[in-house]
Amino acid sequence: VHESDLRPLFRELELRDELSAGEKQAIAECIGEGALVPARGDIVRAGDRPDRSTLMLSGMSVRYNLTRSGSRQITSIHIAGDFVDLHSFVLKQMDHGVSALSDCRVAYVPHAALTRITQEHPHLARLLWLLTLIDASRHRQWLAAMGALRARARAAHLICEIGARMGLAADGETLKIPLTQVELGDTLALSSVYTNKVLQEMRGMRLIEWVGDAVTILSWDRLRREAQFDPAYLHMRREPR
Amino acid sequence: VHESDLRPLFRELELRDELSAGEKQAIAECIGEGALVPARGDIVRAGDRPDRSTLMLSGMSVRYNLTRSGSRQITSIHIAGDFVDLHSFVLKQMDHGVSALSDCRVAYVPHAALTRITQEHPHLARLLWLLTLIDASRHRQWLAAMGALRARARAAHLICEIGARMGLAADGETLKIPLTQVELGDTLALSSVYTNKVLQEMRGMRLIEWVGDAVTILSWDRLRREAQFDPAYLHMRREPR
DNA sequence: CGTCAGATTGAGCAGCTTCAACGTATGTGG
DNA sequence: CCACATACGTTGAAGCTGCTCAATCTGACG
Repeated sequence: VHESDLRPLFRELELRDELSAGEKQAIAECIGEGALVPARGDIVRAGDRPDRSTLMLSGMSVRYNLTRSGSRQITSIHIAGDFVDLHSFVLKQMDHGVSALSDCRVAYVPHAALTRITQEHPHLARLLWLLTLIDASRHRQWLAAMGALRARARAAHLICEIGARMGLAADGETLKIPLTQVELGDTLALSSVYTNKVLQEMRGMRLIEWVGDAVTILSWDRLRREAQFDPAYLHMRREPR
Repeated sequence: VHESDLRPLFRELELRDELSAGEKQAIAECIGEGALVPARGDIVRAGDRPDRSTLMLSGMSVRYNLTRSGSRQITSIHIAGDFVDLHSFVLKQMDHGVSALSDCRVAYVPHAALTRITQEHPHLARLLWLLTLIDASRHRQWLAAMGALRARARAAHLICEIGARMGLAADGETLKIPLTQVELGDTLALSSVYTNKVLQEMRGMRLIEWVGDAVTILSWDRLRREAQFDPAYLHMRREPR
């Protein structure tokens, strides 16, 4: 694990508060071994009791809950800089799984190291807490989107969120979203058939292009309006926490 | 605010980990003034930047996200012992509102006192973190329920969750859920008309009775099966955190 | 007694699902 | 090099789930 691999995490944190050199140092010292997870591979499984948390260094992964009837609901999408299972530090037992969408590089942070942070770096501990609180805020927003928005608007909302988190802003830019239509359906709570129909509509409206894993936003303005997207829930505001 | 008012919070925490006498003391010292919020009153509003968090002492309240189009999605239901906005301590700005369903007694905990806890009581700080992580876990479960379950099963799931959190287990027991059918619809993402139809069905199946705010579970067994309810996501397990 | 919030009912329709089939690219073993 | 398998995307048709609109009912309360 190289120093520069921590840049996405530092960026996530520095979008929300200042980070002292000592705190960066403390984070760097926490990072344990790294690993490669191939596309479609498991990162953690529901029921696991990990003794470390997993930081995404590159690639994309999803959190999902399975139901007894076999359906899968994706509850979160993770990019570089995200801890996928920071909550296992306190919850102990995973109540859901995480799997890689693309080839992912990850780094493991032993829970023992996190305990030390909560003891010696209260402010940094609050920033880790913050990361999990933003997860929860995103969950609430997804719930609201599920309840209030029709299929196309939900799809637009998801793309807006991913774009906003990756820092995209200009029309015509392309981002990689390695979701199949089945997986997109599992995220939006739609059948794959209807997901396909929705994507066709969005193409027809010249909102987006989506070829393979390359998604091009043709008009942020219209996409945001379609999704009623307001990024406040991402809490990307630098202030003392 | 009387000592005994803290019992629901202590119960919540002691369901999940041991709490030392010193930690209980530290919590008690945090509690600031109390207040009464009448039914239908606001507890916090979206956009607020509170300098304290609100602990429910009695009554029931809901968290909700509003959308631009005017619809309301209830994302969480709170009972005695819940912090309704503990996350505002770290998030600073509320991204949603909380309002009282019934008359509620609440107590305020200044954020300054919480800062002291994160500095002086790392274990207690982790337990507060835990409470917010369980919120997130419930959000994920609701997302999964929204995606996978039909209306009646979602309603059953909600009742199971509230019953489980209140410690109910025996058939024929009655709990108070002061939700109107409109509010229940805002929770389950259903129209009030269809919510009514679903309740009638559940009455017809002899799963529940629901008169005013009095909900009687006639058969936990069938209700749980209907909802595919598995309480693991509530993390009610006592272990070192 | 009138008013109002909440519950209930019916009818018609839209959004989304399921099933089933087919298309297309990529990879694999013979 | 071809035959085949596999994963993903696309299309059409039929039907269910839940929505909207609109009216009526009920009980509580001033």
